[in-house]
Amino acid sequence: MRLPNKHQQRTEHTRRKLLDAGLRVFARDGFEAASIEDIATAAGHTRGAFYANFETKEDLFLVLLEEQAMKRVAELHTLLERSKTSQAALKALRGVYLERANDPRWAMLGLEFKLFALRHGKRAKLAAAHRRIRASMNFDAITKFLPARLCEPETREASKVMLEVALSGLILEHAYDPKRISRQQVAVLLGQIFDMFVSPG
Amino acid sequence: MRLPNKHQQRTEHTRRKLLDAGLRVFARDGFEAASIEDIATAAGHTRGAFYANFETKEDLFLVLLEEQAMKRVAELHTLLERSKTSQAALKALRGVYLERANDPRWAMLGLEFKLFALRHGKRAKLAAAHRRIRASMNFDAITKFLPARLCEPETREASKVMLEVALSGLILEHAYDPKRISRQQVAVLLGQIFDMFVSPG
Amino acid sequence: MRLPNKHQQRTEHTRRKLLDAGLRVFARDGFEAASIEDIATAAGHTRGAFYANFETKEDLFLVLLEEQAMKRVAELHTLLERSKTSQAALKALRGVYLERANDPRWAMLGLEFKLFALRHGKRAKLAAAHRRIRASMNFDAITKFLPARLCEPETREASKVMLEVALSGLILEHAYDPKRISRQQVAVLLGQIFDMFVSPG
Amino acid sequence: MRLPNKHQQRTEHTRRKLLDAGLRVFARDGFEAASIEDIATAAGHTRGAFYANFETKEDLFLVLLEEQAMKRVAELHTLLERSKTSQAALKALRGVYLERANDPRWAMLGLEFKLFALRHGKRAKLAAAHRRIRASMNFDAITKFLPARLCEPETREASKVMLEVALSGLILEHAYDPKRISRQQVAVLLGQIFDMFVSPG
DNA sequence: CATGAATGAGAGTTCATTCAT
DNA sequence: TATGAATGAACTCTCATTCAT
Repeated sequence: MRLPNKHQQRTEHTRRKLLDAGLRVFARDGFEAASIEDIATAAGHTRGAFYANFETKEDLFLVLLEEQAMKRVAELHTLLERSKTSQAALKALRGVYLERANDPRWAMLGLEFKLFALRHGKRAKLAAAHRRIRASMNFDAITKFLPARLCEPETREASKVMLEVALSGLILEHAYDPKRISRQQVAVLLGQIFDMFVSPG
Repeated sequence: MRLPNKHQQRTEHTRRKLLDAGLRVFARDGFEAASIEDIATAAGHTRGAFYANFETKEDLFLVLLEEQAMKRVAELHTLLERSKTSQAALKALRGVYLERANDPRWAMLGLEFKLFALRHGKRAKLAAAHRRIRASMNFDAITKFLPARLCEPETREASKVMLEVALSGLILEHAYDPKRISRQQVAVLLGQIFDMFVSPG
Repeated sequence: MRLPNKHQQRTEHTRRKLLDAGLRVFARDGFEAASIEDIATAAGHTRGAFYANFETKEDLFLVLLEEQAMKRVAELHTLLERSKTSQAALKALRGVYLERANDPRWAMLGLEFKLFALRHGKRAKLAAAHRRIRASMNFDAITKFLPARLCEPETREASKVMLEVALSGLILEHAYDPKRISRQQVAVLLGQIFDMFVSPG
Repeated sequence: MRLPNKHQQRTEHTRRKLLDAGLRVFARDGFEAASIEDIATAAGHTRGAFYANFETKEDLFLVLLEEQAMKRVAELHTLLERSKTSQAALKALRGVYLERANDPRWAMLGLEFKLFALRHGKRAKLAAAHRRIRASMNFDAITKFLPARLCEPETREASKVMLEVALSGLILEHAYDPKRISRQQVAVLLGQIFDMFVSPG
C-alpha cells in the first residue's frame, strides 16, 4: 500500500479537475447540451485528457453522480453520529436540509440524473452504475432517529422522496424565477415540509 | 388571397399532428434530445412539413407550452365557475390536482420548459413567449376560493409554487422509479400537500 | 391569328413580371444564390406562378438571357438602319456602347451566364438554348459599317470580344469599388477601348 | 504547450491540401456552388478536417484569396527588383502579364471574389479581410518603372483596373468559348492593352 | 392559372470519439 | 498521460420541385 507516486498524483489531480468541471458544466448546461470540449476546457485541459480519464461523457456523469451522492450521505452519517440525542439529530438534520438549498448545483445534477436515467434506463451499461448510485443515495441511518410513526418502511421512503422533491423543485423554481419565489421563501417552505414529514408529532 | 377551406383544414390538421407529436416526443426525450425528424415522423410527416408550420424546434416548443398552459388554466376556470360554494370549489380543485398526476407528459414538459428557460433565458426571442406562457400558467381565479389566511400575495404565490413543485417532482420520481414510490403513494403525498397549503384550517 | 384573350393576356402579364423580377434578382444575387421564392415574391406572386410559367430556375434564366440578348441586338439593328453614313453609324454605336455602362444589370446577367455556361456546358438540355442565346448575341450587321481593316472575321470577332469584356469588366469593377474607379473613368476607358478596336484608323 | 513538430507538420500539410483543393474547386464551381464536402474530398479528407482548419467556407475563401494575392504581388516585386532598367522592367512585366493568361484559376477566383464582395459587402466580418486582400492586391512598386505620363494617381489606377479587367475578362471568354477566341488571340489582345495602357508613348 | 402545403435531397455545422504522436 | 488532428454520424435548416386544390 505505497503512497501514490508523482505520476499517480498528477493523474488524480487531472481527474479531480475534470470531475469538478463536470459538476459545473452539467449543472449549468444539462447533460445533453454539455460538450466534452467545454468540460475539458473548464478543467484547464483538452479533450484528450478527458478520454485518458473517462470512457464517455456518460461515464464521467455517472462517476460524478456516485461521488457526489456518497459525499452527501457521508456528511449525513457524520452529522448523525455526532449528535447525542434524537432531538439534536433532528435539529441538525433540519439545518443541513435547509442549508442544501444554497448549492443549486447538486439539485440540478440530481434532476439531470433522474431525467437521464428515465430516458436511458434500458441501456445495460447503465444498470450497474445506476444501482450503485441509487444505493449510495440512501441514508437509512436516519431511521433510528426518526419518531416511531415514521418508521414503517413505506412511509419513511415516501417522506424521503417528498423531501428530495421539495428541495430540488424549489431550487429549480427559485433559479428559474427568483422574483416569484425568494431564497427566504424557499427556506420557509422547506422548513414546513421538513416539519411535516420528518419531525415528531 | 383567401385560401380555399381545404387548404386551411389541411394546414390545421398537420399543425395539430405536429403539436401532438411534439408533446409526446419532448416529454419522452427532452427538448435537447428531441430531433425534428423524430417529431415529424411521429406526426406522420417529414421534416419539410415541420418547417412549413414552425420556424424552429424552439418555436414548436414554445407554441406547445403556451397552448397546453392555456388549456389547463381554462379547465380550471371552467371548474371553478361551475362550483357553487367555496367548499365545492376546493373539493373539485383537489380532485383535479390529484388527477393531473396521471398525465406525466405535462409535468415533464413543464420541467423541460423551466430548464430551457433557465438556460436560454437571455435570448431576446424567448422573452415574449416566455412572458405569455408564464402569464397563462397563472390562475389567480383560485384566490377567491381560498381561505383568508392564504390570500396574502406572497403566501399565495408560495403555496402555488409548492403545489407545482410537488406535482411535477413526484411525477418525475414515480416515473424514475415506480418501485420506490407508487402511484398510490404519490396521490397520498399530493393530498397531504394540498391540504396543507390550500385547504382552510 | 386571333388576338390573345383575357386569359392569355393575364398569363403573359404574369410571365412578364416573373422575367422582370428574374432580371433584378439574378443580377443582384447571382444564379446560384437567387431563390425561386425570391423571384416569385419580387414579381408579386408565389412559387406556384413560377412553375406555371417556367420549368426550372435554369429555364427562366435562359429565357431571360435570350430575351435580353435579342432585345439588345434589335436595338443595335434599329440604330444602324437609321444611320445614313458609316461615320454616323460609328458615332451612334459609340454612344450606345458608353451608354450601356449605365445599366449594370445586363452586364451582371451576362457574366452570370458565362459562368453558368462554363460550369454546366456539358448538360444536353442547355445546349440548344445556349446556341440560340449565343446566336442572338451576335450583331454582324455592324460589320458593314466597320473600316476595312477590321473586317477580317478573326479580327472582327476579337474586337467584339474585347468590347464586351471591357464593358462588363469595368461595370463590375465600378460596382465592386466605386472609389477605385468612378463612373466617369469607366466612360473614358470605354471610349479609349472603342476608339482603339472599332473606330477607323 | 508547444506541439511536437509532427503535429504542426501534419496540420500544415492538411491546411495546404485544403487550400489547394479550395483553389481548384472554387475556380471550377464558383463560391456558391462549391460544397465543403467537395473541397474536403478533393483534398483527400473529410468535412471534419475542413472544420479543424477553417471556420467556414467563407473563411477558407478569404484566406485563399489573401494568400494568392500576396503570392502574385510578391512575384511582381521580385521581378521588378531584378530588372536593371525601366525598359527591362516593362518588358518583364509584359511577359508576366501575358503569361498569367495561362492560369485561369486565379482569374476565376478574382472574379468570384468581386462578385462575393459585391453581394456580401455589408457583412462586418468580411470588411477586414477584404481590406487586407485589396491591399495585398496592390503593387504600386510598378509605379517607378512607369513613364511619367502614367504616374498621375488616377490615370495609373485606371490603367491597372483596365489591365485586370482585360486579363480576367478574356480568360473567362476564352474558357467560355475557345472557338470564338483562341489562346493566341487572347495573347494578342492582352499585348495591345498592355502597350496602350502601360508602355511609354 | 395560381396557390401553398408537403417532399426530400443536400447544405453547413457540431461534436463524441479515435488515434498517431 | 495528454495532445489535438481527423473522422463520421447526427443535427438543424434551406430550397427546388411536386401536387392536391
